[in-house]
Amino acid sequence: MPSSESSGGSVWLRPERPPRDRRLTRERIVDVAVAVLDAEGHRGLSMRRVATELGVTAGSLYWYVHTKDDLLELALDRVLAEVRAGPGTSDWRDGLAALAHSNRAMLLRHRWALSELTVRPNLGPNALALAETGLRLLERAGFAGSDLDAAMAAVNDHVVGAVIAEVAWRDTLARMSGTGSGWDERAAEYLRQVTERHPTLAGRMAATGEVDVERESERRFAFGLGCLLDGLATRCATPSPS
Amino acid sequence: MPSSESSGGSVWLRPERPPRDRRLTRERIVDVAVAVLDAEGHRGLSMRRVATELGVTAGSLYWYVHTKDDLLELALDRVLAEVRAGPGTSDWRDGLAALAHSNRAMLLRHRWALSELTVRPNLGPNALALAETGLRLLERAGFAGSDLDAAMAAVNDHVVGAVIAEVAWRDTLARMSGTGSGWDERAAEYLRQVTERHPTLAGRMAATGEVDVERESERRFAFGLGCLLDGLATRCATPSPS
DNA sequence: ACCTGAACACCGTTCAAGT
DNA sequence: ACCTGAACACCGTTCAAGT
Repeated sequence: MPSSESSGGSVWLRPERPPRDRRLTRERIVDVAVAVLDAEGHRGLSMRRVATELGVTAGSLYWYVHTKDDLLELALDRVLAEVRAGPGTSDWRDGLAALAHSNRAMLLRHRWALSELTVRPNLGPNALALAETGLRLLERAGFAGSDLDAAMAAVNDHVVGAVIAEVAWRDTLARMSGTGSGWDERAAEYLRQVTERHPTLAGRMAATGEVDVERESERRFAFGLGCLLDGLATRCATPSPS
Repeated sequence: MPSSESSGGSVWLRPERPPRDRRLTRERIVDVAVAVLDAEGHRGLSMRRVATELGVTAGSLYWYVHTKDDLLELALDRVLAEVRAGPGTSDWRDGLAALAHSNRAMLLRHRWALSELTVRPNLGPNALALAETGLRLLERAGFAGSDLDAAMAAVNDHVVGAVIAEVAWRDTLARMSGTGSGWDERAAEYLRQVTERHPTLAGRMAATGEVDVERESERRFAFGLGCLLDGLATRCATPSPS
C-alpha cells in the first residue's frame, strides 16, 4: 500500500536518474580550480583538493578532464576572458594602451596565470579573440604582413615581461618584511657587498626603498609602453592623430 | 712491521678522512640540477633524481640546500652567468642591444629558467652584476632617477616577454607535428571556426605557417627592441650618436 | 661533519567495480 | 554514463642512526 507513487512501487517503475543529477561539469571544475589558484597559488592546486571541494573523489575529475595540465589550460583561458578592450576608440594608440592595461590588471589578479603562460602555449577561444582585437587595432594603424605580427608581439611581450618583473619585485618585498629576526643581519651583509661591487645598482636600490610599489609599477609600465608605442608610430603608415 | 706508514699501523695513527673526501658540494649539486633541467625540463627534476645522479641518497642533499626551491634559485643564478655584455662599445644602444640578445640566447638555451623567473625573485650575484652593467649603459645614455629604473625594466621586460612568446610558439608547432593521426581532423575543425570568427588572426596564422620560426623570431625580437630603443632615445638627454 | 634508511604526508593517474 | 575506492608509482622533507 504505497502512499505515494514516486517513493513506492517497484524499482522498475521509477525512472532512472536523469543525467542532470550529475554533480560535475567542466565548468564547475574550472570554477573551483580558478578559485583555489587565486587563493593559494600553484602549490595549493591538486586534483584531490579540487575534488573534495566539489564533494567528490579525485578520480571522478578524469571523466571531464584528461589531465591536470588540461585543467590548467582551461583555467588560463577562463581568466583570459576578463581582459577587455575599452570602448571603441578611434585612436589605435589609446585602444592598444587600454588593452595592455586591462591585460596587466588581469595578470595581477591571477598571478598563477603568468607561470602558465611560460609553460604551455595557449590556443583557447578567449586567447584567440584577444589576439584578433589587438591585430585589428594595429591594422588600423597601418601595419600589415609580418610587421603586424611583430608589432602585436612587442606589445604583448611588454605586458607579460612587465608583470613578471612587478610580481617578482613585490614578492621580494613581501619576503623581506615577512621573515623574522636574523634575516636583517644577513641581508645587511649581503647588501654591503652589493653596494661595494655595484654602486649604480646600490644607488637605485636605496632610492627604490622609499617608493610606493603600486604607483611606481604603474609608472614603469606606462613608461615602457609609451616608448614602445612611440617606436611603433614611427614605423607605421598612419601616425597617431594626437 | 708495516711496510708503509700510510696504510698500516693503528687506526689512531691514521688521520681522519679530510673533509675533501665528501662526495657532495653545492656546486656539484647545482651542476647536475642544471644538466637535468636542460635535458628533461622542469618535470624531470626531482631531489631523488639529482641524488642518484650523484651516487647519493636524496636526504643528503638537504645538508647543502635548504629546499628544492633553493636549489632552483641557485640553478637560475648559475645560468644567468652565461649572459655577457659585448665588448665595451661606446654606443649605449649597441651595448644594450648586445646585452638583450645575449640574454635572449641564454633563455633559449635554458628554457626552464623562464618559469623560474615568474615564480621567484632572483637576487643572486650574477643577476645583480647583470643589472649593474645594464644600468651603467643607460646612465651613459643620460637616464637618471626613476626613469633609469623604468628604462632598464622596459628592456628586460621585452627580453623576457619575447622569449616566453617564442617558446610558446615553438612548443605549439612541436605539439602539432608530434601528435599522430586524429589530431589533424579535430584541429582542422577548430581552425575553421577560428577563420570564421577571427579573420584577421586567421590571415596571419596562414601566412605564419610557411615561415622559418628561427629567423622570424629573431626578426620580431629585433623589431620590438628597435621600437623600444627608439622610444628611449627620444626620452634621454644623450641621443644615440648614429 | 656528513651521509644512510626509513618513514611521513602528500602527489597524478588508472581502473576495476559499483549504480 | 558517471562516480567510488583502492591501488601504483612517484613526490619533498625530516630525522634518527650510523661513520
